[in-house]
Formats: sequence, structure tokens, C-alpha cells
Amino acid sequence: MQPTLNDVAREAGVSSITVSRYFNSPDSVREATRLKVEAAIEKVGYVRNMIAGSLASASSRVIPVIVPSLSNVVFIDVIKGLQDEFEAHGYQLLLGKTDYDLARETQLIRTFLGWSAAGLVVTGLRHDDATRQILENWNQPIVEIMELGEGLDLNVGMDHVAAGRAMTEHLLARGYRTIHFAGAELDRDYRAAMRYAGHREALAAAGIEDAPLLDLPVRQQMTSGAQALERIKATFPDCDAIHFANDDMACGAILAAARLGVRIPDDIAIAGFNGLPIGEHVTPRLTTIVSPREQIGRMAARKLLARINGEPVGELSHDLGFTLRVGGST
Amino acid sequence: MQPTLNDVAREAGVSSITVSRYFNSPDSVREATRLKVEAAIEKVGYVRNMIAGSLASASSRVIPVIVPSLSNVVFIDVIKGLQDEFEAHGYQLLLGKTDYDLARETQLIRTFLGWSAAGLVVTGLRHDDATRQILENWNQPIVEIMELGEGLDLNVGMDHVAAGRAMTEHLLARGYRTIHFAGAELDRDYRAAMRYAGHREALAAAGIEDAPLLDLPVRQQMTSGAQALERIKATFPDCDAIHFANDDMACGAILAAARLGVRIPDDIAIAGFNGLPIGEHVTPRLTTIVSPREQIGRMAARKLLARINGEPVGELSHDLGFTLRVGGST
DNA sequence: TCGCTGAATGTTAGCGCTACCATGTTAGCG
DNA sequence: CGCTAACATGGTAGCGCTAACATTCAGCGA
Repeated sequence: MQPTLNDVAREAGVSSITVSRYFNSPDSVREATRLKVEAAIEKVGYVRNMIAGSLASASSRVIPVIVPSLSNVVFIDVIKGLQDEFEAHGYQLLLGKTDYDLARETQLIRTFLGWSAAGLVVTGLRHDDATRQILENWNQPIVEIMELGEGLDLNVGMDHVAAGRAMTEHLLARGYRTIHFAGAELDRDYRAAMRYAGHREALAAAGIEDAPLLDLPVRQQMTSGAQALERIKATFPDCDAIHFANDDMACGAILAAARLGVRIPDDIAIAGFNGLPIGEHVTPRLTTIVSPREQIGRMAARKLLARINGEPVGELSHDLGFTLRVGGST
Repeated sequence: MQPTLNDVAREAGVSSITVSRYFNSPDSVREATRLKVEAAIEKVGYVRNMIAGSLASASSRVIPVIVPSLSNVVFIDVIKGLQDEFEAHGYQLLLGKTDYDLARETQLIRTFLGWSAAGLVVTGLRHDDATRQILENWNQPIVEIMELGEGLDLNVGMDHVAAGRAMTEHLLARGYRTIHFAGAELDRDYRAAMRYAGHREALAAAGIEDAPLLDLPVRQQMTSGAQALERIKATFPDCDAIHFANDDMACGAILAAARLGVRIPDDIAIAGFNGLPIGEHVTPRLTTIVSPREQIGRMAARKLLARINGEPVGELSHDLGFTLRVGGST
């Protein structure tokens, strides 16, 4: 049987609430008492029972994080940022995954509420009505991450439409005119679809109404990229640039180009999105948009913790921006 | 205020314990009662309070997972496997990260014990005495993952020494004789060091006593790989093969080779470890050892859940093996 | 010395649920 | 039709902690 607060209290010759205070508000315990309590804790080998504490105080130091997928590096980096900040402040990260299914999201949130969570991190601004209703009635802080817009509470991310626009503006500036957009399952990955929307906007602004789209079924991302290049090269010989939905696909295309004898950027230019390390190692270097993934996690955690601790959080919606990194591929 | 079991019970005209049974052992509740309870739950919008349940039953459906790093794809894949299985069985994954620090591991485990966890997944077989002592006195199932050997309880992984040996045997069979091993911070990444040990064994068995090692400080893995290639090429012109500690480094080297005009495998052969998708996209294809990462997660979760549910778990230590995937790089 | 004040500590009553045992209820049998 | 066994349900106590209020104590000025 694990020792309890009472065992520590008896050993230290104080009451159990004093030991509780030693943990929760050390400043309100006198130095001498603190030492006695510390010795007692050490002696009996006490481990705090977080469950009992959470029940009594109706709040736990647990923060659920809901992401659509763990196969995507993007979310890994975000989780890393979140985890670092949470751990540093004594909060635990509870991981949930929706597989891009909004109903699953609702279910997860329902479960997590049962953990009296101190806050919630959820991916994206799109939720179904059930989720929305639950969260609106929940009075703990929430951060919606990745995108930007009118949210439930706090919001940290970047503007995907602007990112798509920026890349296509770059391609247009370089003189490319027949630019295809290639992605994988854009209905699920709606943030990629937003980048495609930005891409269309940029084309329209340049007087180009045609914005050809190749939307492949997901398999392995790099393979899809290679496949997209082959397909577009074969079907649309006029195409002079491909704007990919992500770096994995773009690098898959660049690596395939070497095998196929396609010269980049002379025969066709390639652009990506995310700023993954691999883009710097392929030849030519990939032109991409660097997304602030880990920073999104870090900032989301900071805002959430600030809100939990009743500190000012600043703007509700926080745009972390992005940077265009130009390589030799465009 | 959230509705409680009592609210549901009153609404359904039964006692609260019956509602509790509806959740925990549905088979022991009559059909008619079940329907009444379901209607009541729906009506009052009841959400289970997992905290209270965990306190009363002294066990929570939470399973902490402790990994050294989140920057390494390897652990991501493992977490994915674990998460899938846990979620399917109604268990929550609590994520902890040690940054390869054993003292941090102890601290995390101590905290997690306070969550009355149903089990624990921890990376590796090496722990400090404090951790070992805590875990030996804890009577819940534990799985140590990644490696193989005499563990605290259950163990799922692969034999890294054998993997290193297998790769080097392959290189020797291909006729390479001056084989360098290149890794990054092998003191921290001791599983890579185990592969190096296997590499040395294979060389020794072939009568080669010299097993040159290049151990770089970690930066970005692909960059380290490129750097290793340059360094070895310049310093040891006789070297005819590099056995890398992982695929990232190996691919970094292959991609750098194209830029440097080094022909692979004619000038130098390159081998990796892990079987990441990128290895199949570089030219030539990377020869590597495919590690069963996601399967390790999945199997670890299954064994843990079996043990939790009092089902037979089979062998305490489970070897998931590995496969040599030969590409054009050797 | 006393009384006052603020800081430190204690007392009490739950938080919402489940374990344990007790009781009621049904079906099957002779 | 009564008896029994198996099944279904209920009452009660308490898991280990903290919120809220109560009390004590130290330190100080008058």
C-alpha cells in the first residue's frame, strides 16, 4: 500500500492539510515545518496521488492534445513543442488522434472532459456541431492550432491561404506560367486545400484562370510526389512548374526527376511546403515555405498555461507567420 | 455543474451503482434497465468522471509511455502503434520524454505512479537504481521496448547487436573490406552503439580487427551524414564502405555524394538502419535494416493489455526481428 | 502586560465514484 | 406451489485529497 498524505503528516507531526500545502503553496508553510515535511516524505517514500487531488480540486494537471494523425511530421513537431512547455510547467500531455474524423474528435473530447482537464489543445478550426456545443459549454481554456481565424477561444497558427499565394507569386515572378498544384486527399487535408485556394488567388491576380489540380489518393507521400511528376509530365507537356502540397511529395518528385532524366528547374520547377530538413539535402535544393511547427506547439502551450494561471494572454488569435525559402528547384 | 452518476440514476429510476455497472460490466445489467439508463444518460448529458472512478477503484485507464526523444522518427512510429492499440481498448496514452536522461526518467515515473496507471511503457532496458527500485515494487505490468534482454517484466524489441552484425556480414559478403561505422553521439544512443558492437563482431569473425568509428556530435542527422562522408573520404581514401547508425545519416551521405561527384557504390558503399521510406527514393536505393517500429508499439500494447486483463501473455521477451533490405547503395 | 494583526496551521466535509456485502427477484425444478 | 440457485439491484463506506472556514500562534506597539 502506498503511503498517503496522512502517513507523511503523522511522521512529520503536522496535519495532512499542511503537507498538502507544502506541495500546492509552499510559500504558505514555515521553513521549519517545510523541513520536517520534507524529511517525512523522504522517510515514508511518499508519492503524490494526483487522482485524489484532482477529484478534490475538480481539476487535473492534464492537458489533452488532439491531432488528426501521427504519420505526419508536422504534428510531431507541434507535439514536441507542446510537450516541452507542458512538462516544464508540471502538466501532463494526454494524446488523442482523430484520423481526420470529426465524429471521432467529438468522442475523444467527451472522454477527455471526464479527466477534468486543465485545458485543451485541438487541431484546426473545423469541428462538428456536437464538438462545438460541448466546448462552448466547457469553461476551461482551449487552443485551436495550425490555422488562423475565428475560433472557440485561443488560436495559434499560420495563414495557409497566404502561404499558398506567396509560393505561387514567387513562381509567377520567376516566369513560370503553367503551374499545376499537386496534393494528396485534399478533402481530408483541408489546410492543403486552403493553400490551393491561395494558389488560385495568385494565379487569378496574374490573369490566369486555369489552376489545374492533381489530387492523388494517399499512399506513401514521396511515392505520390514521384507519381505526380510522372503523370503531369506525360499528360501536360506544357506544365513548367508544380506547386506541391508538402515537402515530402516535392522531394519525392525531385528524387524521381534524377532517375527519369527530368531537369529541375529547367524542364519543370518544383515547390513544396513545410521546410523539412530533407529539402536542403536534395539537388537542387527545394524551394519551400517554412512553417513554424514547433513554435506553434510552444506558443499554444504558453497561451494555454497563461490562461490557466489567470495571466494575460494577449491577442486571442496569434499568427506565427511563415517564410519563403528559395532553393534551386524553382 | 456536470451531471453525476446520481443524476443519471435518479432520472432512470435506479440506483447509482447500477449506472456504474452499466459502464463497467454491462453484461450484469438487464436489457430493460440498460435502456432506461441509456435514455437517462442521453437526457442529462452525462460524461463519466474518470478521476472519481480511478480514485475509487485505485486504478486508472491511463498508460504512461516514456520515450527518450520526439525528434526521432523511430519513437514516433512506436508511439503510433501504441496509441492505436490503446485507443481501441479505451486506454489513454500519457506521454513523457526523458531527453536521454535517466534521472529525468525516474522523476517521470514517480509522477506517473501518482496517476494510478494501469501499466507502463518505457524505452530501453537501462535504468538507474532509483527507477529500478520503484518499478520493482510496483505491481502493475511494465513493458520495456526497443531492445531485447533480461527486463523488469515484459519486453518487446529487436536485437541491435544482431542487426549490426547482419549488415556488416552483408557488406563483407559483397567484398567490402575497409568498413567504417559512422554515428552521432553513440554514448546517448546506446542502441546504435550496440549495432556498432555487432559490426565489430562481424569484422572480427572475418579476421578484421580494426573497426574505425566516426562519432559525430548531433546536429541535423542528414547533415551529419553528409559531413561523415566528406570527412571519411578525405581522411581515409582506402575506405570502401560506410555503415551508418541510421537511415537519415545514410541518405544525407547519398544525397551529398551526388553533389560531390562520389559514385555509390563504386567509390564507396553506403548502408543505413531503420528502413525509412526515403531510402527507397534516393539513387541508388539505400541498403538498410528494416526495424519493426510500429509493430513494436503494437505488440507492446497488446502484451500490456493482456497482462492487465489477466490474459496469458506468452513469452516475457518478444523478439520482432528485422529484415535486411538490399538496395543499390552496397 | 495586554490586545491586536497577520501568518501558520488545523478541523471538517465532501469531490464522484466503486468495492463489498446485503437484499430482492426471477426462473427452473420436483 | 414452494424451494433453491442464479441473477439483478441496492445501501453503505470510503478511496486520498483539497476548499472553506476555524483556530492558534508569533510578533509588535501601547
